[in-house]
Amino acid sequence: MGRRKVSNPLALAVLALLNERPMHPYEMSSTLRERHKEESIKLNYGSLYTVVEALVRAGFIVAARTVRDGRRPERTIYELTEPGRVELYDWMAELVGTPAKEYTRFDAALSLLPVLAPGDAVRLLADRRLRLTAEVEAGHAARTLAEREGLPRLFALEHEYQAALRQAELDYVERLLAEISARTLDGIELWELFHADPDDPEASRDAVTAVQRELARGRWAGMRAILLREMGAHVPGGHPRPGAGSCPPATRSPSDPHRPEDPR
Amino acid sequence: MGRRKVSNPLALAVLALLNERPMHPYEMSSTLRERHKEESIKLNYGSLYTVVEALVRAGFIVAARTVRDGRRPERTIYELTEPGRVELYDWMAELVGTPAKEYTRFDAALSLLPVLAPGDAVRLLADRRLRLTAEVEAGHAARTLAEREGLPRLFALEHEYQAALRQAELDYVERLLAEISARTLDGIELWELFHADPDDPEASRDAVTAVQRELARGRWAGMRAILLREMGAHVPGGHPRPGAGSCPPATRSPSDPHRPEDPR
DNA sequence: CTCCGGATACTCGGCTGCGAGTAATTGGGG
DNA sequence: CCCCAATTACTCGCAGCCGAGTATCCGGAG
Repeated sequence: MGRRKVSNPLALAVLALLNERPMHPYEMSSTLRERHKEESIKLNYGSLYTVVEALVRAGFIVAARTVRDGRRPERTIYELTEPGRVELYDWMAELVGTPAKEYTRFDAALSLLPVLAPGDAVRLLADRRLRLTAEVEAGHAARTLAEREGLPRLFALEHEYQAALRQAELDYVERLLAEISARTLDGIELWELFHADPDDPEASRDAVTAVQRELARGRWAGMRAILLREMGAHVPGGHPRPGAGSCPPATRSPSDPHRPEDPR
Repeated sequence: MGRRKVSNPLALAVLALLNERPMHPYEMSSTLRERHKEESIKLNYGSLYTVVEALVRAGFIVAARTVRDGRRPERTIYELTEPGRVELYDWMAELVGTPAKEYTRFDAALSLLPVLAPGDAVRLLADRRLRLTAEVEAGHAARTLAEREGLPRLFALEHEYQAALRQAELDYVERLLAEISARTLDGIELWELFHADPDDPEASRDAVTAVQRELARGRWAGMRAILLREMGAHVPGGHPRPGAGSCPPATRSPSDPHRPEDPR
């Protein structure tokens, strides 16, 4: 568990629902679904029952009673306790008041983007742009529909927010795409060189001189050590400062056999 | 596991590193750290070794050899296999090309925002704005520093992206804050009424008439059923359409004892 | 009256993720 | 030359998460 005794966001939803009225787990799940909350809070049965049990253990909710309809399986109805109510408010306060670091997949992908060849990156980013555009439009449509049905914005804030983020992502992808295509992105020569055909002697020579020019300008101190290993060359002047390095791109094409590790 | 045989993004980082050159796990972790990739790819030792083992099982990497320095524990050096290289490219293509749904905590919090009283929400959102502003500034400073050190933007794309998203979040929070404060947010009267003192007879009367006015306008069809249960009143005209509902706010103040469940 | 699809209401086993714990080694200050 | 802190390099066990599976019931078509 993290700081909270029960850290799954689904638990927060359970607390919020039980703050409305007592319920049994399946009703929680169907209510969340009905209200489209499963779009912002990941819901699945396994987790739901695990989380309910954990909340009971933590004393945030209690089984109020069990009912049975005909020969259906018994349903246990839970209700919020006073500590549970406190936890609900405290947790909400934390989530709303303090931005938290989130690890998204696109972050991961961007941080490793240099492993792809620039051309591939452009194609794929264009793909993403297309799909994002479609999502943005779908979002507009959904909001229009909801408005027509009279759903006040208050109850769809999370979708508004998601729409804003998607738009920002789209904008960023478009900027990036433009800069790569126009070859104005700082570092693109290095990127291209790292993906140049290693059997082409001219490209290899270019790579070495380009890298040396970069280093002569004192650019990217942390890269020095990495480049030394990568290129088997020796560049004088200074040791790598810790914390100055970043992602070195992939240097080998798939067909290129790996070279032996650098001596230590 | 998801679609991938190994789905942890850390596995992607491992593949990317081994695409550069063979390494042992600890070196992977220190390299990721050195390059600041732990800021966009969650890294911890437990997961790293689990993931490496899983990649071996999947045939994406193999133990090339083991070395021992003096009396240190043996280090196993891994290298990428051809299927591993394919997986790396395929996975990157998926991540870059296709936007994926992410569940963030703030999404969850926003989707449950009505459980907080409007006043509390305003205070907390103002808090968030403050911290976000600080983060945005820290981001600028970091970029300036990196620039001075000569780190090409290409190797800090993920930070650029995160900065763009943070800015978008800040903008959204400011819009929302303004709208709540100015009471122009659609649905705010309902929100206030749901948090009105239930012992104040005037407020309660207001609540009923407000809700009935909403319903008379045909607003928020899906809310109908919820309100019926919540208020114990009966409003004629139509059953709730599935998929039209959203989040009903909390109706009880913490001191208010719960009422018995509605009869079925 | 009977069949079938969809809703209801969970259960279960396995795997992943995590972070605290461990233990040896190196380096630098006194 | 010795000691302590930091670094190197993992190990371990448990909790949580997941999603496929199960079993029952209801309502409408034929």
